[in-house]
Amino acid sequence: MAAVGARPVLYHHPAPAGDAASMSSYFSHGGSSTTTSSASSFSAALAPTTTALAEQFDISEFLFDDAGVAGAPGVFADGAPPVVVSDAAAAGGGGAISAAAGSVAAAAEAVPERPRTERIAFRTRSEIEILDDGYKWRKYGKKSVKNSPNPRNYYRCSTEGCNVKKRVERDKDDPSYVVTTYEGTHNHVSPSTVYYASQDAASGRFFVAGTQPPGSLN
DNA sequence: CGAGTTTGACCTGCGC
DNA sequence: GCGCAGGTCAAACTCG
Repeated sequence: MAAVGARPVLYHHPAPAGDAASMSSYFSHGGSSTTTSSASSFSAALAPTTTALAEQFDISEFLFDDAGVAGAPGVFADGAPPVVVSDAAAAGGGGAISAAAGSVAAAAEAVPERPRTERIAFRTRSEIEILDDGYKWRKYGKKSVKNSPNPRNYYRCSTEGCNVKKRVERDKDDPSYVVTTYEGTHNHVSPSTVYYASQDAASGRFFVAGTQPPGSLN
């Protein structure tokens, strides 16, 4: 797994209060290499769309990309944390990412490789649990987890042939935060309107670059 | 009636 | 081997 340097850069522009539909969010693919799908799956999975939740959408912490590394929060396969640029996070709960990166990277080196399942988790401040990322999810399970008063919900992408899963649970320390974990890579573009979707030539995967027409980003 | 949700049961991995 | 906890299945149910 070489050249994993593609680090996703996430820009988040909070919507004006009461006007969620005007929110624009886009993701840029922070590198030329897509030999690993971490960045592309991240982009495809997380593009928030224009729904009522937008004003609450606040990506504050990137927890981990599994990448076959158990217990290595907040890091991609190369040990570099994703770059999160969020206007809202700047005013809110961001900042834990870079602090965690160093120790995490060290931990990653010590863990032997195992078959990777692309997993990516992040914490958002949201009143609702189901962040509309543009994909259609079907709930298939709910489970109470130990050491947490909040149940964990299990969702699968309902698009035929796509077996991406996500887990959603409220942060046990701060219920105002929702921890979402995506697992797998979508093999299709978002069912919602996608204005800039690209397909990686090497992997064939799609990743969403934006969900708003270019003119609306201003 | 079809799609999605709920929820108890079942399966599996892991630590002791 | 056993028990626990997390993850998944599937039948019943709800809703549009």
